[in-house]
Amino acid sequence: MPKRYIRTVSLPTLEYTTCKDCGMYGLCRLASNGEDENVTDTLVRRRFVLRRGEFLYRSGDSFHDIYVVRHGSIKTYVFSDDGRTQITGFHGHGEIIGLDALDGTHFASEAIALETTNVCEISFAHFQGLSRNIPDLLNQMLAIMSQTILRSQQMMLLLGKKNATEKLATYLMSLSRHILDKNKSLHLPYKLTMSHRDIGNYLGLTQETVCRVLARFQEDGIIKIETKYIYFFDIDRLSKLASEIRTEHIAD
Amino acid sequence: MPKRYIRTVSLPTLEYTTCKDCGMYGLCRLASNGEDENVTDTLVRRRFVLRRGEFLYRSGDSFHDIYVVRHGSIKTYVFSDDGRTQITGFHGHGEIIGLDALDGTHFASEAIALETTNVCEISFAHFQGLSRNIPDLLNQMLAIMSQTILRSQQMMLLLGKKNATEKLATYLMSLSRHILDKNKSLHLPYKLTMSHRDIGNYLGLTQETVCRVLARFQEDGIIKIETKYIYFFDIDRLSKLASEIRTEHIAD
DNA sequence: AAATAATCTTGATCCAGATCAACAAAAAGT
DNA sequence: ACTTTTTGTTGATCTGGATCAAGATTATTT
Repeated sequence: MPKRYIRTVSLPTLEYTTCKDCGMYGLCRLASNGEDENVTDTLVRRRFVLRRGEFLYRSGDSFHDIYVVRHGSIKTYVFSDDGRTQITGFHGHGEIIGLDALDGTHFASEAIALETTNVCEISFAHFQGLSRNIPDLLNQMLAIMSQTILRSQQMMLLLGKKNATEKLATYLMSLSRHILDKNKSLHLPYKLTMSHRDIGNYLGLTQETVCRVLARFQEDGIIKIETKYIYFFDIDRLSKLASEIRTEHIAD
Repeated sequence: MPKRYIRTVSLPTLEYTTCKDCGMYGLCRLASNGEDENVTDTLVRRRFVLRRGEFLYRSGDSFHDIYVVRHGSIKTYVFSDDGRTQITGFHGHGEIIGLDALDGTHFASEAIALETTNVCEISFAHFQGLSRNIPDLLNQMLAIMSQTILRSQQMMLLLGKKNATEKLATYLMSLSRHILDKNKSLHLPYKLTMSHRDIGNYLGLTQETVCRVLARFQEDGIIKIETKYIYFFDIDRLSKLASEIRTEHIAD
């Protein structure tokens, strides 16, 4: 993958994208004080487009902004000393990126576009300025960050305790939930913008294992994969394979 | 371990504990508006003691407060569907617990004392009330949560990419850093309040592997373990074995 | 359209760490 | 002090998924 580092500034190309199901929608609406629903430019000062392989930010970049994926997809990852990487997330429509940097001055992680991606940029300083008048902005941000912590705990459980089948099933379940959240149908094919290698890196597996497990899911009629597109056939079976997190406690 | 669920309310037994190196010190001082350094009761409304095996909160408990370990240690963990657990952290002096719940009404994780432990309780509602007058409280909380996210990303890297030796070395390095942060000497023995099984659970290993790797570290003169106490002999070697996270980017 | 590069797939082999087992040492309870 | 339970230790064996390898697709560049 060519590692260009060009940020293409552009007019917002709205496409079919809506703000309604964005993770920042609550914040954007608060900031714009109940103005127009879709154009929430009080909080978001700039939008731009990244092409596949372009970085949103790199490790060591100074931190000024957080970002929201408007359309497309972004992967984020961290490094070990010896250059190994761990992908920490794939981020689609409405997901917020950069929350791991706002205690410091520089990014320790990286974010790169997996396809042509439209991003909302939110100046953190501007956000803080707005929050002087609208204290609830900060409260909502706390809630968003709390959710992020919760999700990364679930990821630790996946990485520490689940086997290859459970890992892949869990991952596909999270994809399917994301599709339903966007009010799209699970009967339509869904594009996997990340490679098997990326999925493996994210889940603590090799690309070979990812390939084999997905092949087995296909044989079992749970999914179907055609080149980069996945069809979900049997969500119930997938859910059973995933050993998802339960929220209520069951006594010993 | 007996799973008592009794919260022993008590007068603060201060011991040698100081607030100076607490993760909430900045917040407590902000809240108390630069009053007395050690007694920061504006933010903290209540302190209490847990004995070994007592829960700070359980999965499903309704969320009202966040907590800070004043003295002692607490482990936190999450569940999978089928009852497996993943320990998400061991928390000592000055560490904040409960940040994964403040977007919802109930805890999804659990926290249990590993030894007799003194805890500061902070009502989240009270915190939000105070933050109306002191907006910087929320900003500092954002920073703390951002650090938590960063650390859990590093944990994902450990679980996803490191082998048993690197995992243990990384864990011991984080212990040693914690000791130095408290201005204690690495030449003194340090009490490991958690079992090998717990360490293994946290790192994605079995207790047998933990035992074997620690035995090897001991043979190599890197550490020494006497019952529950660990001596650090060779931090440099430990650091090399750990493959720690680097912060600045190295070009491909 | 052809050349090149990246990604996917499948099979064969290997090994780090899990599992199983059995005993030792501590800790907790009586 | 003695019993019971929990935790730690060490060895033998097993196995899920890694690694190695090599060809097949698909994507990208020229």
